[in-house]
Amino acid sequence: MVAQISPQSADASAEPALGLTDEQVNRVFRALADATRRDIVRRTLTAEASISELAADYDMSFAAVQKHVSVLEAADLVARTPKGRERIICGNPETIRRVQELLGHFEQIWRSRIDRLDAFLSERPE
Amino acid sequence: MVAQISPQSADASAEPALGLTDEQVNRVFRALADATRRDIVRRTLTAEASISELAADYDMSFAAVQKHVSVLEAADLVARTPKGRERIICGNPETIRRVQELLGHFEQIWRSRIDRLDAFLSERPE
DNA sequence: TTAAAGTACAACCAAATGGTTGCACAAATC
DNA sequence: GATTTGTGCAACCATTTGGTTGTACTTTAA
Repeated sequence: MVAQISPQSADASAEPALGLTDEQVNRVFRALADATRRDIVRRTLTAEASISELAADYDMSFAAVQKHVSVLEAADLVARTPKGRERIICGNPETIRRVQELLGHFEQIWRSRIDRLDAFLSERPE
Repeated sequence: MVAQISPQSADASAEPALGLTDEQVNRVFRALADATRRDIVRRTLTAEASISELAADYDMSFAAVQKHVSVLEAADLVARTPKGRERIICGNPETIRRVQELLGHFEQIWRSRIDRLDAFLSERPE
């Protein structure tokens, strides 16, 4: 067994991928793995809202929603800006775009495999 | 506080989104929130491999890798097919594509907001 | 100036996660 | 037939997660 520090693609140590740290990518996917949090992202992408406005629509405590927002903020999927006594939450489309792009790379990896297979097959017509 | 059964977009109960259940989406994002698992997806998207082949490259027990594969399989990011005494793992590009598409919807939501804002601004030139 | 609204944060808890070891079993090899 | 190889699975453990309640602080409103 080869002890492998970084389980990432074998090229480099801590790869930036698309400017996103390995840990950042973890945080983003983790944050998106919850329906309430996805809903918050959707809502705050459409129109900014305060935490209590958000909390009013979910069947859980204010503190719980507050925690969800914190998770989203840590993942940079959402920004929290003070405005008087409330905190305005608004979604960050840039992070969404980056993750989408990252998944695009996966598809590309797969596609290149198919291309290699095609090339191999066309080399030997029968 | 309005008790809300589904925290999803307010339109329907259990929305199919892109054919993916809410729980399925949870599973997929959760599965992708781990560098080792992302690496396994990449590898098996490039070329299929047995579990022990995979396990040889990570600094953890066979059972741990086995568990990671199970998580990926439950998320339909990977398929496990028996072949003799070994299980061949290969990545599923279709699920990747679906999640990518789902994120595309998020971007679209944001874009439509900007469009509405633009329309609003052009209505009142000053 | 008091009260209410909005937030922050700590303490606590049950359940899930991510790892381990150990054992059982089927398939390939000697 | 005996052994090794590849797998599945259970039991266990530490840590994280996702929720709760309670308390305190700041800003707005009465």
